[in-house]
Amino acid sequence: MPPPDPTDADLASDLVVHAARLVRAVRRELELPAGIRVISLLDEHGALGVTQLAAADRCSQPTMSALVSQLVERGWVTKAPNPDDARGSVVALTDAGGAELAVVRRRHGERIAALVADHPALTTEDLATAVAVLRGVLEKGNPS
Amino acid sequence: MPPPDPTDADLASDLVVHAARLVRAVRRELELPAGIRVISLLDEHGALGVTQLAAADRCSQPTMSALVSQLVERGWVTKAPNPDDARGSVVALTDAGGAELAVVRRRHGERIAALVADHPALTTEDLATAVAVLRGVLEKGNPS
DNA sequence: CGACGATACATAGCAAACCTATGTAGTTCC
DNA sequence: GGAACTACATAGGTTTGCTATGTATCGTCG
Repeated sequence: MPPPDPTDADLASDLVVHAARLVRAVRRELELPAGIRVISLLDEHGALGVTQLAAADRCSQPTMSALVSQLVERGWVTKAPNPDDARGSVVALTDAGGAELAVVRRRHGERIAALVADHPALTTEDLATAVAVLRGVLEKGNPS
Repeated sequence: MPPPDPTDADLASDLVVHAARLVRAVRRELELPAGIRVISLLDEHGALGVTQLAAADRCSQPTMSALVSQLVERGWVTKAPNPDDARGSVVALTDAGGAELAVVRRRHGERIAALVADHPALTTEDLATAVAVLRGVLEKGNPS
């Protein structure tokens, strides 16, 4: 008999390995700076504090601090003190940041979408499913 | 009216960002050494040369050289000269490497599969679809 | 057969992305 | 008003990965 159907566990580990491969492939050929994830978060959720951003991006707080600093320097986000809590900050997307996000999205979109379109067996719905799976896996343990 | 359906391009760029997020989340909480990708490749395709591995993993040849060296040190792969071509090598998985792969697979599988199972809207089929999408996107421009 | 270009790898040097540990200022709660 | 907690910054180090370049082998062609 042929090998048995892959279990969820098999699929899950393949998911991770292939995701890692994809990320590196994209970084090589299209560039995927870490800051994009942050900008993407701000675009999706609106202004947030550094710690909230770190939680949402699943990285450590110091990492997010550094990322935000870089983004501020580039003018893609602003960091203001939180008026309700002097410890905290409020990081917000600037117009320039939004524009940059649009540019990167388009670059990635064009390239990846072309590959998917090229693949007879892959539909837009499949792509949506893949994103939903990733999103679902990520949102766990991350009660926003 | 609500926002329009996301285009392929939107989905594709979300795919990349979320994949990056997933990879980092997994690296933080479960550990995902770079060598796993190589072992996984060898398990799937059998013994290969360094350059072939680099192409399959979508990384540079020097990166793969370094990865293979590490794996040899750990005893997870062997590197022998290619009898048909004195320039080349043949990298093969050892039993220990296969065992390690199984361990990591199980760790990842358990954790991720649990998250998916927890998610009412995600089925095993969805997971399979997600893997197929990633695989499809990756195999392009990489005629093995 | 000998030179020349291509191929397979290795080495060197460097940059990006992260993390842990720790310090500091502000908040909360008794 | 002091202890415990929270938000963020800084320091230092690791992993991952790339480009540039060198070396040995292969293939080919005159």
